[in-house]
Amino acid sequence: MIDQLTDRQRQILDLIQRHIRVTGVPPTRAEIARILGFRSVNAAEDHLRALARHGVIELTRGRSRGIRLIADGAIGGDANADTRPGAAGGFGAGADLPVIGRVAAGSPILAAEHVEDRHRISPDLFRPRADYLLRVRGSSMRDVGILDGDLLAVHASAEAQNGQIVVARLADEVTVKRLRRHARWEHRVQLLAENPEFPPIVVDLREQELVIEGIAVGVLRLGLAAPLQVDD
Amino acid sequence: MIDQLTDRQRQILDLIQRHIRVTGVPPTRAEIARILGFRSVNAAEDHLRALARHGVIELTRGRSRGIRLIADGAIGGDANADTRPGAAGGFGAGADLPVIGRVAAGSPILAAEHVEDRHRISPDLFRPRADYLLRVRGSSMRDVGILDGDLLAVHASAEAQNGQIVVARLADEVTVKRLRRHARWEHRVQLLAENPEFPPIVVDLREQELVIEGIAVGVLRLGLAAPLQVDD
DNA sequence: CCTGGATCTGGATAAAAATACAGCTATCGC
DNA sequence: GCGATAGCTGTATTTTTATCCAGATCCAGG
Repeated sequence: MIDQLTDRQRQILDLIQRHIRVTGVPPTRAEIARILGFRSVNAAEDHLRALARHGVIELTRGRSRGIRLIADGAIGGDANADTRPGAAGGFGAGADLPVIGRVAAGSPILAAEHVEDRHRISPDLFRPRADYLLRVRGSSMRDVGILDGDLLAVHASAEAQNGQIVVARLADEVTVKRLRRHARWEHRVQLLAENPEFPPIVVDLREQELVIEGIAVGVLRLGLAAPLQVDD
Repeated sequence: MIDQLTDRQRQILDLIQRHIRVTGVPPTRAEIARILGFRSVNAAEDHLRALARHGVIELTRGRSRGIRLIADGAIGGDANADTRPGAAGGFGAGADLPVIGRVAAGSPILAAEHVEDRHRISPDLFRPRADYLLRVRGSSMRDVGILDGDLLAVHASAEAQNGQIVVARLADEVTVKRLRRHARWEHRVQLLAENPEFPPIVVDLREQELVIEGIAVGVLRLGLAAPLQVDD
């Protein structure tokens, strides 16, 4: 691809790359012409057309500075040291996330026997990064649009802030609730459902163990068009 | 630095980052205004000045799209990140999906100016395959867990079955509703909201043009943990 | 020799874009 | 209440920018 460019074209391409790096925006035709000493902006236009024909850049008609580099190989840049948990297959096209179904009492959420599926979704779609998808049971979070059967994207973390929706383990039951803390409550937190049919759960941390398994970072609902519910 | 921005300013900053990721160039004042629904480009200008004052962006006087992000760390988007063109052709295996925002009257949904972002999600995660993600406006489908700001995965198709949730264009407005047809109704269909506050819409096909743009195949909700809503 | 591509000049024009100016309405601290 | 600030509307003007047209050179290949 790049190797069938002429020297001059390669030079233009290089100029575009540098211009983006230095100024933050791609160059205009006039800027290319000025930098290279062309007396006509059309020279730059011709070169851009040629580069686009060769597929190394993409031009957006009518848009000022509408030049985009087509990354052909490695893109130098951000180093996101990513601790992917069980990255089974795909590399390069984005990792996949395990779908966690019914969680048995006493065993860790990410135990292999809880993984009922995998979906190809980039963990980095969510912020903070999602570590797994938890299949939601019940309608206690109905009023914030988390329905039975939905997949809840969860960031595994024992830390959660007041008001966040968390995946918590209470008396060996895994539930999704909104966490409510208060400065005045010494040893107490609340787990609130988002559905008036479910009363708040008050937890006295001296009496019961509450483990925050993670915080909810997103929702994914599949099968909207083809209702193949696995109700039981 | 970033933490002393107002919500609105943070939103503008986020928009700039996404615009660079999606189009390869920073947005113009007019583009910012259009995306956020401002009726005056000056609103965008004011916001940019404010962001520059706070040191999170740098403006180059006189240069079109002369906005540069001051890398302070965090908040995703590296300027010239990798973004495949993902052009209007074949979708590969691990392609990304365009996020469609505000759809202007009269123009096709998949027009380039409606694309506000791209997300790396496999279209084949959904069945039938998703062709784009539509950002939902309003709460008319609240009771089936489709909330304001959600991303609706849509399969582009003019065919829809009775009872399916569709993306429809009625009087040049794009809406998401449940489609209700009946054998007895000759020239009539209903578009039902899933929220008692919204009355059913009865469409007489001899009087009004109803275009089915696609059927809903899934829901994606991001930012559950960090509420940076794009409401306006 | 002739064609076609690469590389330019020079000129013209419509659209896009930045930027200034004059307001208006909230909200917030004092 | 008062003034500052955020967050807008609306209008106008000047630059910038993309894009088209009509050429001119040079060079490689058939």
